[in-house]
Amino acid sequence: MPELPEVETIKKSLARKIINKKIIKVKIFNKKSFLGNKKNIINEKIIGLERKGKILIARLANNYNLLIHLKMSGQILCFKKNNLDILNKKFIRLIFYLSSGLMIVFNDLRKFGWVKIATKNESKKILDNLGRDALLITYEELFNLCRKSKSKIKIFLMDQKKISGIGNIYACEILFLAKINPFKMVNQLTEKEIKILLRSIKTILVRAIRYNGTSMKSYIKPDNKKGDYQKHFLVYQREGEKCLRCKKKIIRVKLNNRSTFYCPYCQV
DNA sequence: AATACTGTTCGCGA
DNA sequence: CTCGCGAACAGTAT
Repeated sequence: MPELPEVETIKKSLARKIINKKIIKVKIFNKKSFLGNKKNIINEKIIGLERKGKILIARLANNYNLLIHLKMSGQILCFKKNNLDILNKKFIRLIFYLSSGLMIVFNDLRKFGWVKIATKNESKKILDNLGRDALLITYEELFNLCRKSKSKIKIFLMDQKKISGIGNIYACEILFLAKINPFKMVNQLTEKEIKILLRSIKTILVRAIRYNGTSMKSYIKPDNKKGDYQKHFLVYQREGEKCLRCKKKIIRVKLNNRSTFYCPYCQV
């Protein structure tokens, strides 16, 4: 599931393979997956790979960047040339061919994801529109955001304009660890709760990165292997099971139409 | 067979 | 500005 830990895992895996390589060819199988003019990236060298929130950013030697958003079902896979056999070819939307012979495949069942060719200026605009990356946010920043917001804490955590990188799974996990009810209004959090919330954000995300992210349906690493965080869920998808702290039942409810798992006894 | 559900976010109307 | 909802799409589970 491409939330921050999955995108971070992909970034780490890709970096050593694509940095200092040139893009020599791009094949587009689904037009809507590729935004921009491919002429602007052909024969350009990739000089850096970064991430903000859930967006992956490949910096090129010229005035362009490649921005990638995997949305629900996007995958990035690496293959040595002509070694595509193990892949279900049905959902390939784009293929990038690198000077090393490596093929970078953009796979996306639901077609929500995209790769965007953006000038440095356009990239900056897009990235500035996102809130501070969840791994980098400070206590002061979080405190100020909390005092300004009138929404429920889970919606707040998933609002990419406020903090970037947290999606449905990790919002549930973070709030369980912080013992905060997902429906609690953000402006009612005490300073102590905000401190615990911050610590929980970092703990959960770091732990998920350590397990290479969560593989439920479609997320997979560029080497075609799965992440393992789903084996360590604290609360997500544990409806009806015992709370790891108080042994009462975990429940599932809808919050803005998203499944929300929590313990109604110890998350107050 | 029909319906609910899925990791995301954008645009719309209130 | 914020909030909730439907849409973008395609599959699996019930």
